[in-house]
Amino acid sequence: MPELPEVETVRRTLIEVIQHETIERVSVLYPNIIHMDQHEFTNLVVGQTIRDLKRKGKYLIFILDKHAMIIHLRMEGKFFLKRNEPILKHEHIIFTFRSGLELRYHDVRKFGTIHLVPLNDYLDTYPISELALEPKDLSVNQFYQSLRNRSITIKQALLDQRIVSGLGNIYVDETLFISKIHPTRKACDINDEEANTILKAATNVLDKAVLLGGTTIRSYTSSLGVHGRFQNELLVHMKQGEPCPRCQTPIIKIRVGGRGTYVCPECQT
DNA sequence: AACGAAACCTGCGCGC
DNA sequence: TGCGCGCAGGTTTCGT
Repeated sequence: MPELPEVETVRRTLIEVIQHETIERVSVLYPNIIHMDQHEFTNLVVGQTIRDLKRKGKYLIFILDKHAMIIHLRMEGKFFLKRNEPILKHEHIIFTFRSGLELRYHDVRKFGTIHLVPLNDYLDTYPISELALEPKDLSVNQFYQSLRNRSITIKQALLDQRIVSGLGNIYVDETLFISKIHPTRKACDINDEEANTILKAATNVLDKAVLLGGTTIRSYTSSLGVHGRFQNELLVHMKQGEPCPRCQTPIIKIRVGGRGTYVCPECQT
C-alpha cells in the first residue's frame, strides 16, 4: 500500500479512531520490524497517548507525548483495528489501548519499519531527515538543480525520496506519461521547463489520487481505509498492450532501474 | 557515481 | 496436482 496517496488515506482514516488513545500494552510478534531493542521500544511507548498522526512522504508519524513513532509500510504494511479477536498469521505488532481497542500492524512480507525517535527533533532525525519535499512543495529550481548533474534515468530520480518524496512506481509512470517524457531519459537532460511539467503533473496525480482514496491493485484484503478508486483513473500503469489514451499506440512494459515500467513508446520521448 | 543484483519476506499466477 | 520461475505499490546494501 505504499505511495503517498495510500499512506495519506490510511492517516486520515486512522486518526479519527486512535487520536487520544493511550497505549497500555504492546505485543511484538516479529521484532525485526522495529529498529530498536523491542523491550526498550515497548517500555518507552507504553503509557504514552497518541496526540496526532502525521505523514511525510510515505512515512506515517504517530505523535506521542514524548516520542514520534515513525512507520513505513513498505510494500504491504497495513493497519487493522480490532478487539479481542484471534491473532492472524501476518499481524506482527499489536498495540492495545486502555479502551480495549487494538491497533494491529499487518505485513505479509515483513518489510515495514518502525523507528521511535524523540519528539522534539524528529524532523531532523533519521529517517525523516533524509526526505526531500513532496512535489507540491518543491520549487522547480530546487528540483531542476538536483537533476542537472545526475546521469541516472528520470524515473530513478523520481523514485529517489531524497530528490522528491511521495512518488512510487505507479505514480511515477503516470506522471511521466502525462508529462510526455520517456522514463529512460537521463535526469541531467531534463530542462527546467520539463522539470516544471513533471512537478505539476506529479502534484496533480497525487492530489487526484488522494481525493479518490489511493490506488488498490492486486486486490488484497481491504485494509483499514484502503478501498481506493484511483486504479480506475490509471492511464498507463498495468496497461500493457492496451492503446495509449493519447495516440492509440499499444502501451509497452519495460524495465527501468529494476522496476516494471509502463510507457507509450510513441508519445513519451 | 552508477549499475545491477541481492537482501529483507511471502504469496500469487503462470507455464510445463 | 505439483514445481519452478518471475513478479509484486519499497528501500538498503554490497559488489563491480
